[in-house]
Amino acid sequence: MARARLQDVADRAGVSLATASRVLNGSARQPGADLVARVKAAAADLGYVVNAQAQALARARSGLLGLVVQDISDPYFSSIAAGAQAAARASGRLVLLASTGRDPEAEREAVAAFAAHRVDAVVVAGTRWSPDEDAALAAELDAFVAAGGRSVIVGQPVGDGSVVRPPNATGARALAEALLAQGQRRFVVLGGPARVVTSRERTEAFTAAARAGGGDVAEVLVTEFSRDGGYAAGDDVAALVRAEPAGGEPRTVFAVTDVMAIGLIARLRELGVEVPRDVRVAGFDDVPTLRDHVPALSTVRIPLEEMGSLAVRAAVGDGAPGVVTEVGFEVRLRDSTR
Amino acid sequence: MARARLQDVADRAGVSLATASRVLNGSARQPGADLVARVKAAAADLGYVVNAQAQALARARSGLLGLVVQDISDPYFSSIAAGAQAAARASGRLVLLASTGRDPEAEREAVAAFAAHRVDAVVVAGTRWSPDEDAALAAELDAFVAAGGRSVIVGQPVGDGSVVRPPNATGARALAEALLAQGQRRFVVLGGPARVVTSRERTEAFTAAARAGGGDVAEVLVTEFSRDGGYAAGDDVAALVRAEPAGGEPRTVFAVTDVMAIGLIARLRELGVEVPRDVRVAGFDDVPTLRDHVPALSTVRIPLEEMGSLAVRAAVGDGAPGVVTEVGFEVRLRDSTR
DNA sequence: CTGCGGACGGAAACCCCTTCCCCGCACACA
DNA sequence: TGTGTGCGGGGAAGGGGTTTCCGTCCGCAG
Repeated sequence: MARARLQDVADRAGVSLATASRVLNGSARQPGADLVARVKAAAADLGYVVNAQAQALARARSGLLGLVVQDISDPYFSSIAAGAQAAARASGRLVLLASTGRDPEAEREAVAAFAAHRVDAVVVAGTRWSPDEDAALAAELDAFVAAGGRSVIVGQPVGDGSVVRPPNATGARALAEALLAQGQRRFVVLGGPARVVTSRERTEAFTAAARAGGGDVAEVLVTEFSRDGGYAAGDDVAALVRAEPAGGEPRTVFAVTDVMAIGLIARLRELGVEVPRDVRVAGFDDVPTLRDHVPALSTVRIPLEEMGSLAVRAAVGDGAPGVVTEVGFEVRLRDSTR
Repeated sequence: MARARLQDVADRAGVSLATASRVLNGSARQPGADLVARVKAAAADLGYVVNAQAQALARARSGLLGLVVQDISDPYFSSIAAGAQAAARASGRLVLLASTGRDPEAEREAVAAFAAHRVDAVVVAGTRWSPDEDAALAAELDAFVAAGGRSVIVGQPVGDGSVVRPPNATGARALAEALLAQGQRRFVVLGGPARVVTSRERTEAFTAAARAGGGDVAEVLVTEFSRDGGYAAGDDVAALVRAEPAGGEPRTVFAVTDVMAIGLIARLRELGVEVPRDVRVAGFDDVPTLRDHVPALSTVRIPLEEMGSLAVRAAVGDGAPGVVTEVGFEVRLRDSTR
């Protein structure tokens, strides 16, 4: 059964295409009540389903919103996506999702594909890389904006467009200060590769604040920016702990994300290093799925869903473009740094 | 800067629209090499970006795939989405995502919206509800299929179309048998409301297998189908445990999902009930994010990402529609039922 | 030299809507 | 009664591509 077209509906109702369109697809001009009834009946009879593609073409507005994330199965991004999706729905838009597997080139491709589909706006969530690696994405976004689209970044600015800024520096600083306030002085940072800007921001802010407060950051360990990276670093951390004189105050490891912290703790447990007795661990993000972890993880809560919805509202609302919004955060000290 | 149209490219290259189209958008007929070069150069000069909407209209094929999940921030669904997204990308399609918040009506709306956007196929993931609640979705899906679309369900069949079946019954049965083989006999099931079919399937299969193997299912507790539901049930489970004569063999609670199990354990811990010493707990799904939980959760691993990609391949491949594929599983006994 | 087939370009129909603009009509007012 | 105004309806021009079909030109064989 071929789909009915609007023309078919108009024919069956004995009205013109224009009238049928006005009745069915929310025009300012509403035809007379009898015509409205006839058209609606005809549409129902034929099982008419409007063709959003044709509508988009005619209206020059697709009702689509492109969302680029680095890994949709990562709770960080799936939370952002949940917020974005809800806000998009509230604005009557559908979400086109791309999950790039943390490949900068795939990010660029996703934006290009979205541009081809004439999305009303695109939201790109995730850490930036080196300027070199970001250049292509920036160019693609700028082209999209130049052609009349809107873009919003969740993370570090790239290209034009608004930015929803996770409180990486302020949050990491506050975490360091909170730990210092508890009397902790001996820190280690566990970060991702230097090209991962989110990791760098958190690392640097934490380190600076820790030192400024009289703390000591003995080492900055670099590993993969993932749970497995944290796990792999477990051996190094264990070695560090074992090199300590027994009975001293345990060190505190700041892992730049919760998932890295969780991987780290898992490995430490296997190696017989107990948290927080032998070493303390803190993370960042406070991802919901991990809140029941034992020991409860000290971390910085950031409003992931809200970041997603903020980004979408900035993208589809009528606010000025080019705005940078840094969201709030909350330091959560729990058992893992007790 | 208004976007360049194909006509503009053609003009600049001094060729016809037809030729430009053939060069840029993968036609079977390729024009002569010189023309190809001219057209490509013109397109590059103008920053031409094809309009996928117009293409979809002309080709009657949108290159879009609709994915409906019940909650994208739930790791169960985000894993499925990751698999689906990857498979869609491999097939050159973009994913339209809808997260429905577990509202059957929102599921129906999502499918309707996807139909309007003329997606090539729609994948609906998540548990079914009562026949009444599913009826509207079924009708919407059938209409979509009748109009030439394809639909695939991840979960229990609804409407026509293929099905990727999670091994709820076989997995729950195997879990029961594995626990019986460890000598466990005294079970409690913690499920969601009866209308949640996934919960029902797992509950019934587990109960039947446990009893068939000489076990005793003392109670089937009903709570919300979520982490918080499991948490809330903690009080009941604790009461049950406390009513036991001390020193006996602990009971085993089968929570029908990992997230419910994790919530339950969290509450039990608060109440001073220790797992597995005082009560054992098993879950279902083996969601990746929770694999570092302590105590390590006994569960049934199901291939979530694979289910997503299978569904997409069934939806966009040329296989026959109406196929039911039950995926495999693996019982994982860990510390929580030791 | 003639005839024929194939390759190659382009004109134009078509995909399905939205919306501008014009027309006819009814009504109000002078 | 003539004219101005407003409203409702429809014709038709896009919106940006794809693809069918047709004409031309070329090479090759007879």
